[in-house]
Amino acid sequence: MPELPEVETVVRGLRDSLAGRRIVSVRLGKTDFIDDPAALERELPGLRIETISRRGKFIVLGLGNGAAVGEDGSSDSALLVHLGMTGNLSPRAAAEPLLPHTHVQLALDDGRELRYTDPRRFGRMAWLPATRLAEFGARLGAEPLAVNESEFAARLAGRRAMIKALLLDQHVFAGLGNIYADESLWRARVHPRRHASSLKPQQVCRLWREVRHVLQASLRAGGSSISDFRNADGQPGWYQLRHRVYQREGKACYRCRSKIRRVIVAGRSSHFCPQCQPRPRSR
DNA sequence: CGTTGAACCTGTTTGC
DNA sequence: TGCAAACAGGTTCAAC
Repeated sequence: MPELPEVETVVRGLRDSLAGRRIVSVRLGKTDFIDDPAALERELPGLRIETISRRGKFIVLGLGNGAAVGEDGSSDSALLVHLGMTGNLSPRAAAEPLLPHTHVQLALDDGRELRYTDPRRFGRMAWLPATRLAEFGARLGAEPLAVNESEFAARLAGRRAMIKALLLDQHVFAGLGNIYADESLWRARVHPRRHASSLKPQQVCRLWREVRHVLQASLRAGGSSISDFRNADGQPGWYQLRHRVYQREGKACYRCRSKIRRVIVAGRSSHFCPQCQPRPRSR
């Protein structure tokens, strides 16, 4: 579920209600998706949530002791939350009954709890001290909405891998996932199996524009809700109503009425129009 | 480097 | 109806 637009939607929803709140206590259920569960229990109580931001598909809760806040806005430490496929992070009244698969409860100083639920537990959670924060950011690729055209092209230059694989690779661009990769490629008329190095500069430029277009349009829609994505307020997004190829196998292309096809590329279902997105010459 | 397949989990949908 | 297979927004690792 959660790619850049969904994660950003969650972050924006959390920002107002969470900023300035202090974590009072930590309660953990299943912990196999947490890097170091003991560190959460040891470090989080007493810390204040100072910032709520996003890096790639990670939610970053910037934490501090509330006393001496760094002037530069940097935090003493951070709690990273990756929603995986089915993760959900939202504040609830402490009295509210727990939803199934609730694995983390962070009690806040205003009587609420920040709860993390995740049926499949493909998500991740980790507490990082400031010293490890920089390396975390450095390991991730560029923010697709922050790169300009030439930076975008530079990231693909000299890469012989299939374009779909590179769009999904979080070390290249951080935040794109299966939905928005397919939607961007359809808009740019590029076949998912095209090798990046075979794309003409004009096609790379087009792809850069369409990636931005799709992400921004989805952001305005509050993301895509395929089955279970909900923002921090429990509301679904509606960008799924705008999908042009994703999960539209066998249906008519919005441009040329050809039947949308689905193939596996980079191990993931990939939807494309065989007419609008001609397959590469050979391999 | 690049590609594939499996693994990690649970839930829902599809097909025989 | 019932059961098995396929599939799902993600990442990581081993093997070739």
